[in-house]
Amino acid sequence: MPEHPANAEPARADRVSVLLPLPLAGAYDYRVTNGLRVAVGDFVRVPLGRRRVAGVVWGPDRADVAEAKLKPIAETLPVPPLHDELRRFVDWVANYTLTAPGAVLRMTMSVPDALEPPRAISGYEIADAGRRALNDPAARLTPQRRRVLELLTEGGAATAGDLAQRAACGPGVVKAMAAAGLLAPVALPAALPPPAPDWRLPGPPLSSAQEIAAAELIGKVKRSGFGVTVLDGVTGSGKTEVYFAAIAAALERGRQALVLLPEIALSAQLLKRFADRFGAPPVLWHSDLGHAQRRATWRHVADGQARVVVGARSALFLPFRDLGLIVVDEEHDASFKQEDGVIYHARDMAVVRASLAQLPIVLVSATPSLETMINMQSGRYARLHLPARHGVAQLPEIRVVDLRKQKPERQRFLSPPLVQALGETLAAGEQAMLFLNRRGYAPLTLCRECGHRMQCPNCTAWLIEHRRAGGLRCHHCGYATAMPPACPNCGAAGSFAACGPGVERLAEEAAHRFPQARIAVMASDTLNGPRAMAELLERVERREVDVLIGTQVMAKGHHFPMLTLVGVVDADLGLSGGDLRAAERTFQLLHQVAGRAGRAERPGVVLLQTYMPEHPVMRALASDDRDGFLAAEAESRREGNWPPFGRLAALIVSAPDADAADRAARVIARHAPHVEGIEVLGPAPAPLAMLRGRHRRRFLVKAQRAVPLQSTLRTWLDAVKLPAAIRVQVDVDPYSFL
DNA sequence: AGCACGCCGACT
DNA sequence: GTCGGCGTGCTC
Repeated sequence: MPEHPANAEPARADRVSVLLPLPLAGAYDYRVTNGLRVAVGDFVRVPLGRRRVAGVVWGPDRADVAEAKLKPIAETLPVPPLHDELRRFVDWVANYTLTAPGAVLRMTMSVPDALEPPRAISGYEIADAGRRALNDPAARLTPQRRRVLELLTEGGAATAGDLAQRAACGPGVVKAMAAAGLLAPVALPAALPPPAPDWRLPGPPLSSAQEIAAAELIGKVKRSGFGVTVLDGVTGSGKTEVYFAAIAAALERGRQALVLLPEIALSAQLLKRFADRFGAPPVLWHSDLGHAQRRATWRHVADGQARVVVGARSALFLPFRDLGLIVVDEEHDASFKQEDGVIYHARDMAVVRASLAQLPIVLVSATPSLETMINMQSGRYARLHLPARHGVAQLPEIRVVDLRKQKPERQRFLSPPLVQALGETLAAGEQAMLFLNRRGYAPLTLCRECGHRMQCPNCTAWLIEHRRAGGLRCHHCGYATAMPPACPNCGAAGSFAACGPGVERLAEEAAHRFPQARIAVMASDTLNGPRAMAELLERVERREVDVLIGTQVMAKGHHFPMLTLVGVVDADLGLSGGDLRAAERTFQLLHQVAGRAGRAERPGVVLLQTYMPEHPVMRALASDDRDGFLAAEAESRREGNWPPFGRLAALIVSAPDADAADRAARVIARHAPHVEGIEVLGPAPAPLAMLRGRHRRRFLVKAQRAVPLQSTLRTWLDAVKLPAAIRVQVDVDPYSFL
């Protein structure tokens, strides 16, 4: 029996409302024909227009549509019903983000196939004739046929494809054997359940601080009410083992656990540690799972056989049968914010889900977000602090390099102190890392004759030169073109100049400086998926790479014992632009990058190249004063009533042409609310005034905490009639200011 | 999200 | 003369 009864009240009325995974305004009513048993939360298939669509019984009928219009529910689907907790979560998220509830439900129903009854996969087992043939020399079996039969005497049954692969023969061999009666067709059970992690296995010995923190979390899991706990500790302080202990406690109680990670890239090392700790890997959930994998995982989450799910933000909407714990690792990471479709912040929504389901949730970070910091200080979130372990280096020494005084050579980007440090590191046989958050060769290409800048035809953005892949690319829309032979503006040939560095150009400079060094580049576009990433990391670990040059994909939790120098090539890069969180984010990112140096007994050094050595971010990094930095940051936000003290929403109005966008923005502006405590800024061209061929205008809505922001926005936008070509996106709690 | 209905260009 | 482009509108 599950701890939570699936659903309390069965709806036995002859009309119910059904929510469909479509961006409709709300649930639709359907008739329940006699004989059909339907309860709230059940997955059903219903007619819609001339299609049939799967949806979820959402509650009693809304009775806002004529009886004659109602169609009957076609069937119920053989899937565990959606819990009350998850239905309320879907409604809550829809209401908060101002999106259609069906659009939110779609994230839960992201694997339509999983709702179909599991197909029995047909396979083969050994037939009596086959068994006789194995022992009968007169049967004169070919080696292939013998291998197939031998496989089946051990393994029971398998699919034709699987057999052919394992016996190293063609699929025709298996078919022919079946036709000859040596094999008998048999129905195989669908996907095998994932192996269960064993909570009884002893974990590694914990430090006393870890022990205390783990005991605290275990207590919360056992009591099983809502509560947010922040696990705050530097890299290497053992946060992971502490939340593993909480996961073990959830497993012991027979409940499931969910670990949210910013990017699955981070998981390679985490998965290994998990498997070492629990004797089985966790179940993975991320965007590039294969179809069959996805389907199987969804079902195993729903039926409770997937015990621990490690996933990216979308895993938050999975239909767990009995969730007992949520962990959000790297809670400060900006990639938890989903920026298209339903716009939501997975960390914040995870807290909401935990609250609705009455679960403990753990937020984990070495550099907690300001939001989380403030919630800790106000006592809403409990804090567990892990000091650095003895013998483990804390942050390495961080030196600021003032680029105004220590200029790199013309057309170069490494300052003399960084070049010198690189030389010393290489001479000592140690490894170095150069961090630059810019893909490609050069961020800007301009014509030396006329000054023309190569720009994306679809976006307000420069085209980035990529030498490795060749040509110019837009990093916003994916537009790609060959480097033109002559300037499209003045026709001058060979007049292009590359301006500024990308990681490819840095690699060129490093190779020029240190011709004997083995250099590797690591950026999202130089790696083909997680495999390539793991391979490169292994090469670095085996010390086949001397200098690793990369973007932020390189910043996350990889331990390289021989890495003793980190050079941050442009520490100022994230600070420009009007982003509210620019300073906070830059601090978090650079802190994380700096943490890559000197992880073992060797001390590490970090050089930060900057034009702003007095900037609070640089000072805080150099003096390792995280809390002082956050306190100052909090003060300036409090003064301006910016988040997390005030609230913010962005409206992005977009249209295929600029005039239409302007007209629509003016119409929306005319209806702007005049409400005490709400300030509407704009319209103004959005920071990316054109994106993927659409012209964008932006409003910022700044509200005091107590003001009902969502209902104000809803009233406002409902009052505006706009042509169909106009799109209005609402981003509540915007993080990106693009 | 689909899928139809509905008005303007190049083909069997 | 039709086939078909995708703009707009509806689906209980």
